[in-house]
Amino acid sequence: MSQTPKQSAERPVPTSADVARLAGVSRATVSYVLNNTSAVRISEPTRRRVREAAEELGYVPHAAARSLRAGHTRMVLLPSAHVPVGPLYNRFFNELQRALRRLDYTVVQHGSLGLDGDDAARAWAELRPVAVVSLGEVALTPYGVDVLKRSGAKAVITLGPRRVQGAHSLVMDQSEIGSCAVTHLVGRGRRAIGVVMPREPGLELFSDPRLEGARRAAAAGGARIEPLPLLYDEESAAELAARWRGLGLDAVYAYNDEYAMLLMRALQDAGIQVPGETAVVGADNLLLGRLLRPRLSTVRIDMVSGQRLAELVDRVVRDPGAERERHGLMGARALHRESS
Amino acid sequence: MSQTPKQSAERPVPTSADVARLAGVSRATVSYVLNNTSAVRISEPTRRRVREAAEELGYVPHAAARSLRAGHTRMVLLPSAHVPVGPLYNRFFNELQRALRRLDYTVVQHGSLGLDGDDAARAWAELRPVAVVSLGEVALTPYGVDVLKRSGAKAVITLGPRRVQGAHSLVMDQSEIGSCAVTHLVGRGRRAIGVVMPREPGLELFSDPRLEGARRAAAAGGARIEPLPLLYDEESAAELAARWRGLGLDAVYAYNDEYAMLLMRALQDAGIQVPGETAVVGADNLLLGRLLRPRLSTVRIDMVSGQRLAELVDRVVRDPGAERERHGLMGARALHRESS
DNA sequence: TTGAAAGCGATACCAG
DNA sequence: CTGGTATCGCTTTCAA
Repeated sequence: MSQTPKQSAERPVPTSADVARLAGVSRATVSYVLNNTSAVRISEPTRRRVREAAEELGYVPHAAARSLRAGHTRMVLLPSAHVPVGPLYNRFFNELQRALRRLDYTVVQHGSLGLDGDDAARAWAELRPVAVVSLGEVALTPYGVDVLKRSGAKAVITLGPRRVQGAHSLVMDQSEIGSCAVTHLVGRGRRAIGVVMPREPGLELFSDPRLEGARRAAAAGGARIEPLPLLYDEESAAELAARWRGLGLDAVYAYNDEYAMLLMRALQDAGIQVPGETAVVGADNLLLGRLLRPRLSTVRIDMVSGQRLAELVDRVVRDPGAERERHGLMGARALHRESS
Repeated sequence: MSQTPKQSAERPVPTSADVARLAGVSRATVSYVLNNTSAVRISEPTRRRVREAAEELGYVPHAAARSLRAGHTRMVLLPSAHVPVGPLYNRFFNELQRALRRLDYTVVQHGSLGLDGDDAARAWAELRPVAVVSLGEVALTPYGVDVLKRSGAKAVITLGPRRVQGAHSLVMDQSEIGSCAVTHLVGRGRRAIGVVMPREPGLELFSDPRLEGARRAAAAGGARIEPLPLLYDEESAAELAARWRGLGLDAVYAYNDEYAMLLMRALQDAGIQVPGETAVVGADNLLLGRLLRPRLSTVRIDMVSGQRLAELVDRVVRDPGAERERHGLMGARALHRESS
């Protein structure tokens, strides 16, 4: 209790000046040595002394001071409101992270949970990131994009269902997924198709366009669409299954595989034959869907690779204004198994 | 092409000096107004002019400059190597993020994929976070903790299977989970118990202690433990199922529900009765496990609440050295369903 | 009530 | 080859 109560708390953080003092050189020399500045020759003994001093003090450069001086950062900011779910997303995210790191960027996710779009944009702008890659979890407005660009962001890239004015929008057309699922069902002779809409908040950004795509495909195929709100729990699924026959549907596209598995089980428990009476299709191509009987039909989603996105970020950072937006970075293909 | 090719690129980022100039006041006044400094009275008209000027220029304060001047940040850094999976983790993460934000911290995840523990610690230290909460994805060494503390971090908190010297370690005793699962199986008369060990990299931090807990429980109950490496794919599961009878096991604890579901299906496909011939237990209490037949028995894990962890972070930041490490922030309970 | 100025830590120019 | 020194943007005394 009386040993070193504040000592460690008060111990000042070592700066390059401390390193310089300990090594008996100037701060400039410290900077040259630690940054391997090639424009300047420093004698080997001096280099060693500096490095040893830095090591001894546990010196770590101060990123804020450095970027203040440099006038820019190498930070790529990825806003994250929710932790996204799904193996697809995870793989993509990890790829992106790794690729950006290889390009010598510092990848930082900013927890923006509970911030509205413009507040969030301002919070990000304070960090002066060189690029912002928004995965569509926080709705970025044209105003928000402007704030970021004015704060020095060279690249503002959105990856989501909608274009955002001013940003490099990589439109991931979610409607393609719904369209794909329903086209598949129509092709197998179904004409009255339910579309599960998760009632959990935060998923509308994905589920709305998927529904819209389903509608489009249904219209083209002469089928009827019925939106079906559903919570991700057994009670909600059982309740829906109980009134299933009254709905007069012969198929259902269930947003994704998890909802599809939930609903399929509930339907089976209610005595409804799958796929005989009702066909079921999910999306995401989860391994677990193959474990059910019947095996779950699904829509496989091909996401843009993290590597490619990282390269785009780098290109835009180096030459903003060179590239304009792209589309169709997401593909979707129905996989027929047994449930449809 | 010839419109404004570099103009926007070169357009300088507005600073508080620009705001001051536009509003016709000094930079000090701008600072007072925008930070609502209560120690100083500024006339209402001046305040308005300053705010309008800031708005017009799209001024956003420079976090680096501010923290450089202040000598500290309000940044809580959460290292993230992999995006963690599982609803439990997600909920916890979101809770933590939200609670920290309410306490006025800036939550930042640092993508540390592919950095070794000490390099990672140095990279984090450059950002001068006031606290680091490591969820055990990156192995933090005592040296790394020291680097962080010397760089001014008031709180270094690890949440993982092991204690880390120097840090506030919240030991989440993963072994409890394995122990719980095996005790359950032993209690139901099983004596030869397989333990699935995921072969995917990065999971050893969890799977090793779980195995160790399983061993402990087995020893206490007079049972035998057999580690079973498994990849998360159908081939690997089928291969394991094919040689199942040769292993002479009457039960298996399958790391978590996903591996359990995978293996259970493979066993059933190989004609092995579950739970008759072999009992199966997972962990995580996933909803999907309840959809299988037989319903999957599991271990429910009670994680520390994000709210509580956020409060701990805040306490340690305010008074480092006041609290020492805690244990047992994770509970585990077996849930018997039908597969065991 | 407002303004001038010092200084946070690192870097890069220019002199020595 | 090495050392002063001005500078980045912001906050905060201290004076006016």
